[in-house]
Amino acid sequence: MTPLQHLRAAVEDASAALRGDGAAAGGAPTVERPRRDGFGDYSTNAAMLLAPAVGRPPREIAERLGDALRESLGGALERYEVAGPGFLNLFLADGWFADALAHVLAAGDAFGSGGASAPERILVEFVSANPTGPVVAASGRHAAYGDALARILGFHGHEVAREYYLNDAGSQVRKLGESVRARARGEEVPEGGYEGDYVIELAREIPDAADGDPDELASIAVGLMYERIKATLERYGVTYDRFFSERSLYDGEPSPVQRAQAQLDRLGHTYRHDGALWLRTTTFGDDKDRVLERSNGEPTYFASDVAYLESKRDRGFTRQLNVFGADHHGYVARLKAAMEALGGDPETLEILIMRLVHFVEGGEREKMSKRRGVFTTLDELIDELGVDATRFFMLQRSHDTSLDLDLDLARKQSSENPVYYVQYAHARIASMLERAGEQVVADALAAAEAGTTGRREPLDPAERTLTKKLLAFPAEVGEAADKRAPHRLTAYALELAQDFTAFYRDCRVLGAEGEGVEAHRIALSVATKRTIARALGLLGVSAPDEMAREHDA
RNA sequence: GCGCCCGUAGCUCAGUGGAUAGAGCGCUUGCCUCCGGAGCAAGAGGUCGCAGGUUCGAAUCCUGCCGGGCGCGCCA
Repeated sequence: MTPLQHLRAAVEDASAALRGDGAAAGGAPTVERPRRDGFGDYSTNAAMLLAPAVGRPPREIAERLGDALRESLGGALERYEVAGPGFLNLFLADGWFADALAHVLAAGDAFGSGGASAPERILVEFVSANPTGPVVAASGRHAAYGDALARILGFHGHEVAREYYLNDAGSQVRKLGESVRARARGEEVPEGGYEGDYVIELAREIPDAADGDPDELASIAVGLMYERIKATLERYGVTYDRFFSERSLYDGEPSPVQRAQAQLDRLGHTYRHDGALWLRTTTFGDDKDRVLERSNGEPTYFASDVAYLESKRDRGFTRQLNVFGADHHGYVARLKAAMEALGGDPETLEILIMRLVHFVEGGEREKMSKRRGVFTTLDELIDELGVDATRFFMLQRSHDTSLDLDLDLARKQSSENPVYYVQYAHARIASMLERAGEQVVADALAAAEAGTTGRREPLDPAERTLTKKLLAFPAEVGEAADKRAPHRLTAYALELAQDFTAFYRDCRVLGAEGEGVEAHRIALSVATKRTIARALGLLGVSAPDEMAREHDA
């Protein structure tokens, strides 16, 4: 149990005792850091929730809760105050902070992990851009988001697999083949074809492309693009358990697509109309029914989407997360309907819509676009900003709000740039620990973990603030996981770095006066270093032990 | 027209029931004998789109309106 969980349990126990049985719960009380330091280290609204059931004024109840906590927490509770409409503000003793730090140190690398109350088998599908061109810069947001989300969910205690759905079938792929052949012949690409320069490169790379069969060329070109996409993403720190081939859904007899359709037939959710095969998605809340197979016998993309959905269920995933672009939000209703039609629970299919990325430079906003082959690739963006800055900036905002990426700021190698600010704090700690020496650090850690530093000096406010920020980490991970919100950890990393910087400013660490003070502060610094590294790691951002000392440009 | 998302400081955005609403950037003013100045501090700056409602308490929940984005093919 973490220190905060212990505190919460004490509040809940006191609450339950006051309420007696029978009375309604009125919701779980909060135990949170109040906005202002004057309101205590932690604050609870338990008394206000209890008031209706107990039938006494909230402030009176708060007093009684405070008394009860003084009993149960003993010396850990320095004092309490009743404030405002009935808040109970808890001021904790230095000993509580020392114990809390010991807990963080004892947890080691596992600190903050495993908080999932109901572990699930989750498949995260993300990026899944068509293999008809390079990964564009804007896809860097999808990649960073899906990857960070997968890391966070895994750390939180879920079993996570990650997939890229490779659209290697269908008319877009054929168009790529036709475009390659046209370029090989020195011609313009056909109407609606791909105009990017990479098509010319493909034409050069593929032998005898000028005389090739478009389908065959398409297949080869898609293979080459797939390699490039994979390489770009790997460079970005993004790997997959599987690139799931759409074409494979048509392999075999019966194929997965046929099997899914057969199941839908059997359940009575399909019908023929105007020669096409329809899925009655309106039964499950969609606006209109959707075609699975066109009247010409060709399957729609929806047909393979449904089969893919079913494949994920077959493979035992209890939850599917799909990261889609904003232009795909119209598919949410039909996919959820398909899920339900197949006999699944639509609640277990979550479609996370990523809003657009705009790149801002010199105050000008430019939406990168793939049209007419004029685009900036993710590779070019990484060349420009580096992996760390690119990922950090892409992860600063909630997925459902559009993102303005300030290229000028992201390029800066100074503390104005948040990613450097966080990394700098980490490097600074590393440098300090290096100076302290291995043995001193090891001794300090052992003493802090065992509670034997012998420190009697009162804690500095900055030490309390920093410790509380560390203690908040497990809950932050939980929020980031449950709300599919990696950006919370981006903010957390920045806040933690800020609190460390304030601590470093106010509290001398090495050579600090007073018995056990240096040891305690070294231990606190180590815990901070580990937590910064962990938070950044969950975002896919590196935590270097040293930053280049000189900066030019 | 219908559906989904968004509207919070000059800009970009956190914050989805708690107290006097936050951060980064930008702006203003300061700080280098000192564990990394690639740093630090202070300050100015907000009717939380508008109007009702629920609640002891609303940026947060409900309803309506206004503004913006996206989507509404037997396209991919």
